[in-house]
Amino acid sequence: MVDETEAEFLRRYNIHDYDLPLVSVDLAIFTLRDQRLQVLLVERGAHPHKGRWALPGGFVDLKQDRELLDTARRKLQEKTGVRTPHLEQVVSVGSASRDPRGWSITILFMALIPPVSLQGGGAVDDVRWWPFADACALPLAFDHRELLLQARERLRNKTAYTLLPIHVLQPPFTLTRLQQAFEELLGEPLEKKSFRRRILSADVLEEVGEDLPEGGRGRPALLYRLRRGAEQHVFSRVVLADRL
Amino acid sequence: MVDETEAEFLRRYNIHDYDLPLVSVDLAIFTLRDQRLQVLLVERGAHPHKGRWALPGGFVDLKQDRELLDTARRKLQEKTGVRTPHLEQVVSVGSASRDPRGWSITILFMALIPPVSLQGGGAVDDVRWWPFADACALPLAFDHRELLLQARERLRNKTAYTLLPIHVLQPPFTLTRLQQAFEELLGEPLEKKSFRRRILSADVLEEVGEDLPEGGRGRPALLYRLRRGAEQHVFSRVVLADRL
DNA sequence: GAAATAGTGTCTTTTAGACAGTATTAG
DNA sequence: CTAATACTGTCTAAAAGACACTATTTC
Repeated sequence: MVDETEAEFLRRYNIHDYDLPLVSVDLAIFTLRDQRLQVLLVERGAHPHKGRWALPGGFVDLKQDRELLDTARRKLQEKTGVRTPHLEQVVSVGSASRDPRGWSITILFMALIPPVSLQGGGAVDDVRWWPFADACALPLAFDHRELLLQARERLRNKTAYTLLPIHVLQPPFTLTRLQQAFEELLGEPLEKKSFRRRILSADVLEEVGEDLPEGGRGRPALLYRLRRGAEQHVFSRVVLADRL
Repeated sequence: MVDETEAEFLRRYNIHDYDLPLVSVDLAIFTLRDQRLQVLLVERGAHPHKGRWALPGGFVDLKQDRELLDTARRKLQEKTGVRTPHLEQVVSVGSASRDPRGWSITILFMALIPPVSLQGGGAVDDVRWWPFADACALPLAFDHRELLLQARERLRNKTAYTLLPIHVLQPPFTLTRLQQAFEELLGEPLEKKSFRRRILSADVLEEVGEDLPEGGRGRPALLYRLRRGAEQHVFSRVVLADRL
């Protein structure tokens, strides 16, 4: 054993000799519907916490998933049908107490998608969009309320210095719509002129025509979409620096 | 089974019925020694990748650790003896291929500590500080080179809008020392006046006397330490906005 | 005095905040 | 015309960049 090779070591190695934590991936999937931030929840059809609303998620499938992001993408597509969203890792939380089945870890992801209607295809689980505040007021499963709040926090923070809110809109969009999305995700109103100057001078949007406003009344607005490669744009100053 | 209670479900539930990934916690422990960013590595004394240098880390101990942060704190104290460092989660990485023992996940933490000499107490493993660039040039175990680079990236980013570099200094320190720490972690020189204005006007430091410079020659410098509660200070503007 | 290090004065540049103004549409 | 919505002009304020300047020490 002293001079054992790595191959010999691996032949002897049995993963079942060790106590391992449970590992799941959970998703906070956000969108903007009716001008409000909404989050996708599923009603659990199985124990534990059967009947409670929870973030969509599940265990890593060691056969099917090659990496963590695959698990997240798979779950997102199962629930929403969306394939190319904004999807980013938020944090991992693990403790002996968060799941009654034992020591458990979850890797939390956050997804931003344009509003889609849900194809009720889900087997046992009931799935629906909840306005963010309503979701927080529910008695969520596990520690999903804290997870949801952490994702919300990340969303607010990054809204202050990136273009994240663009991903909850269906392009093309007007600058007014975009500003409303930023305001809803920040939870604060923004100055119109400052907002437009900031976005336009960053040169991250492409003009793609114009359109009358919703009500049919008023001056037509220019339509935009995100310029290719501009997803990663980072502003060097934060908006609303004193109010956040 | 249809109307099984949660208690009944949990009685039947056996964690060993499922395939679970391996879960480890790894640490990128940074400090500043001889004005250079250095990182702590251990030479692996066991398979796999025996003999290679690696980030310190290990498996979550389901008996001993109540949460992920406990595992990170335990590993940090084992290697450095440091108890109250800056310690933050960076990212989790998981895939089927990153560890020859099987599907494996690591939760990467980053620690910043003042320079300490290592009590060679480590059992089999050899432990030492490496200048960052040298560490990157080594053939590290597993995907630890990528992990190290991700931690470095986080460190550089946060140096541009927080006080992170303060944690690699032994207080009290002069503003010149602090600026050198910022510069080393950013990899870029900073303007003296801008730096001092930024730090002093944020009101995050406490004056605690003064001292002659290292060489004994030159005007004495004021000494500072971090004001209580100021660890979390966030600047609303990023430094070197155009060069990063 | 010179050399070395600490610290300041002040002008410019960038970009956000405020807010009143003009432009273009439907009816 | 009015109402509604889109968009602009322009002043102020805050903070970073640049860089020359002064201050205090040892020798």
